[in-house]
Amino acid sequence: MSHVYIEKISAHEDQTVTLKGWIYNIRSSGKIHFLQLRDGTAIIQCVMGKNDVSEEIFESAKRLTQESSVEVTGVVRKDTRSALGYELHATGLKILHISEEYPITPKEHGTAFLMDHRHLWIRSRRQHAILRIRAEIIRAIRDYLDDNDFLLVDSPIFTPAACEGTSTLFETAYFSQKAYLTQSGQLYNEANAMAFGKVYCFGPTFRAEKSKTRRHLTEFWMVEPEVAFLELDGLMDLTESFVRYIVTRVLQNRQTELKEIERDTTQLEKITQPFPRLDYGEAVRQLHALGSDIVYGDDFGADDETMLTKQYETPILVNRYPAAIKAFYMKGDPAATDRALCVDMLAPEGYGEIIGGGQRQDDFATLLAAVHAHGLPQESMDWYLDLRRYGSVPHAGFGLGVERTVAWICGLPHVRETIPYPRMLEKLVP
RNA sequence: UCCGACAUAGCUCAGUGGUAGAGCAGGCGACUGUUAAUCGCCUGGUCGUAGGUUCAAGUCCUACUGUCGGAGCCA
Repeated sequence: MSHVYIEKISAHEDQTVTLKGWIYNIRSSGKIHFLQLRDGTAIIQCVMGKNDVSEEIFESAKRLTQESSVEVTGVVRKDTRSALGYELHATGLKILHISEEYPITPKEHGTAFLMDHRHLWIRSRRQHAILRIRAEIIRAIRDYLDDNDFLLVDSPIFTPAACEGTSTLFETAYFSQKAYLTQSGQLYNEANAMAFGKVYCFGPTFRAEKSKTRRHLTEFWMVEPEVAFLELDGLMDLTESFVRYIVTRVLQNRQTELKEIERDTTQLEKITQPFPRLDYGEAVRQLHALGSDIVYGDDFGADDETMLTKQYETPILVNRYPAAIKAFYMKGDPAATDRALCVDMLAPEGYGEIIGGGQRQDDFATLLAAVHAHGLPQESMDWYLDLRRYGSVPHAGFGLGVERTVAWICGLPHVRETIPYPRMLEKLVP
């Protein structure tokens, strides 16, 4: 009897097959058992009538508990009563392990309890759907970049210094020195772009921010493309095309999962329209018209971001923020000296910033002054300054936060469900 | 770090200063089409911790711990 996966069951209609998995739920009417079997790919109902199997097997099925591991043999039948479209009419059952009392019951649970049992929670239907969508998003990210001639060049996790604010670094012992977990691959990416032209890095990044919000993790995944000879307008084109591709791929390949989590996909289908581009000054004017008390020159608060994005059905590209509130490596706007050539993509429906990026400072003297102005040690930045000594060119790049993107596409209230094992403030287990 | 709420059975929650409760899970039993199955019976408690007020505290007060939500910061 061949072992098949439930996901591929339609190819085996009317055949006898063996399924291997775990009991998701069991119901019985005395002379007929209904086993909900999950094998990691999907869930199928196995029907076991008293007359279809031996007395011994029928009796043994009564011992099954939630999450017990089994092998079920039977005939695949089409059945309209099943959500999957197929059922297995069982002819055999092999019990591998009877599960102890399983903590996650079919009824409701609180978030704290579920997070403490995250290693078991990921067996649930909803978590399956979310993590499959995450995997699709990651595949779409890689496919887009690989197919558009970006070269994957990895950046290190251990770094000697900060590239964002120094207050949010995780410090670790590194033999006789201190090392910090990377907050961004950005600085290395710029060196890689000078070497290869179009590059990206993709991996986990770490920020020791004491943030307790629905949008923050201390460990999160970020994809960061960086391109030589690219300027701000071209960068905005790139972010728009990139995000549109990701959403389209999820809509194409993960309809079942979107339905499972009850995502309203009409919102996602609107991303085919162009993304509005707002200059920072224009964004502030709009916010004032909407009743915000934001001061020109300040960064947007959470309320401002939500208020602004609710005006639009697609993500928006807010560009040219005040240079004073942006990182030291941003290039200034020649048309307005107090502004930086940067862009943030704000997702709709109040999901906030999913992309931050910009054109990098390519002038040696200006960058050196910025390093000093930010109080950064020049010796640890010397290699980065070299990029402006040896064939400096205009270049730009951005970072997209994977978990925020997953949260937006899935319509989730919190990023903690978008990653298998979220790392949050004081949260390290499991 | 700041502001707010909450902490009762394995889980989700009721509990009006006066005898500790329900649903789910678990155990036993019934049921040949169930879909978070249903029905009957049973098991299950240091009411977060430490103090205090009171004849009497799960309930009121204080501190601590933990969790959740929000702010700032950011992707």
